Amino acid sequence: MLRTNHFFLSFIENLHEKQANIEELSLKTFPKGTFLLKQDGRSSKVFIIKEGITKCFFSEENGKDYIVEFLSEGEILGEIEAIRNNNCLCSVETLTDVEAYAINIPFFKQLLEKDLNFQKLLLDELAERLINTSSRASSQQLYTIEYGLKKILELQYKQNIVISKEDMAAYLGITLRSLNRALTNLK
Amino acid sequence: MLRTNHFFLSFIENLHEKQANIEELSLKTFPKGTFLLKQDGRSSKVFIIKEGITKCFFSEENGKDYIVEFLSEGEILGEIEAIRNNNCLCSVETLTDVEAYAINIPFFKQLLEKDLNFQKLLLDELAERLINTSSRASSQQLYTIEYGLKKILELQYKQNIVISKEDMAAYLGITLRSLNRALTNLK
DNA sequence: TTTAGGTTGGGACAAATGTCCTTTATATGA
DNA sequence: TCATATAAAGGACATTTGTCCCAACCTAAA
Repeated sequence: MLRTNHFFLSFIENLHEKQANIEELSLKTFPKGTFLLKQDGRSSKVFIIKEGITKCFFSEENGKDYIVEFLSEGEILGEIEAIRNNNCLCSVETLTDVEAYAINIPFFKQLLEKDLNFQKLLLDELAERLINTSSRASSQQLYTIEYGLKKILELQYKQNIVISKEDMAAYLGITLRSLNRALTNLK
Repeated sequence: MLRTNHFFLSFIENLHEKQANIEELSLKTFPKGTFLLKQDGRSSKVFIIKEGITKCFFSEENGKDYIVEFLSEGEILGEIEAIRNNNCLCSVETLTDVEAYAINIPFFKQLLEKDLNFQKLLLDELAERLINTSSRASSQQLYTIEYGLKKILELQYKQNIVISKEDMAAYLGITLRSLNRALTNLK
């Protein structure tokens, strides 16, 4: 739900210490509300989050949003676009101030070619995302709202974070009205 | 929707010609209705389909099924489980008679370590699956049934295949009754 | 031919969800 | 302080979807 990947984070921190060329790899800060990736736009960087929370979401043509994941420490962004040379699949917006490593795409591709360890990390990460995405799609389709709602409430409690009602609804793929109904039902 | 990957297929066909050890890699046939993977079960093989159609689906505890994808020529199965050493995430059942290459997991892992080309193919495949899975989750949540229904009808027409109503409903994450209603609405 | 099982199609009602709108809080800047 | 915008909560109604049925149809085995 709130995804993190500390293997990635320590990998990139190590690399950042050694790598002096800030054209290729640099640590940047982004205020809350920044779009790191814009759906259908062209991205020139791959990001790995050092600190903060982002949401990764689709904006559909009917004006509704669907949040795929909340990404936090150590999560990678824009890797799919880099691998497949595509425009951005969805948008990624910062929900808090965010510090992230920005990696040039050619440098990212070099890493993939040369560093077996990095490849493995990435393969592992994509596999985990597939597991999350597909099992969530299944349970969202086949269960009532409350099932997913409980999970997102737990998350906020455990991690001590606050997600706006609108974002919660977008994560569940429902309207605000339905979210409110489900919330009163839980009490 | 009906996924194929001809790069994988020619890769594995090449390898199969060279590789004499049938313990590691062999071509097998499975009659319609065979479970190549069983949800929560342990798998000892990774498969690459040579011919035929399979469905990859979750069985939820409430008795409902959700079909993630229909996999056909060149698609790989069980790779996520092999990469992450997990039990099977979902089941894969053959919808027609199927011919598939069965790869021993240790041999699969060796391939991943040694063959840069294979790694790239797999990374590309996982990336594409993420694109499909997440964008489908989004549109299924945010649009009416008819949107997805039209696509699955097109598929059957173009590919000249027949999917049972039950499977169509499971793919759309709805009940048979709702599927029938949507079908009459389309006329 | 008959039977049994599976697939398909749809009626009737209940439950869930969306749409539209209003009201109440809670900020935040003028 | 006031005004204004924004988030949150929920009423009323329409629409969608699910549940529980039953009937028609087809196919394969007896």
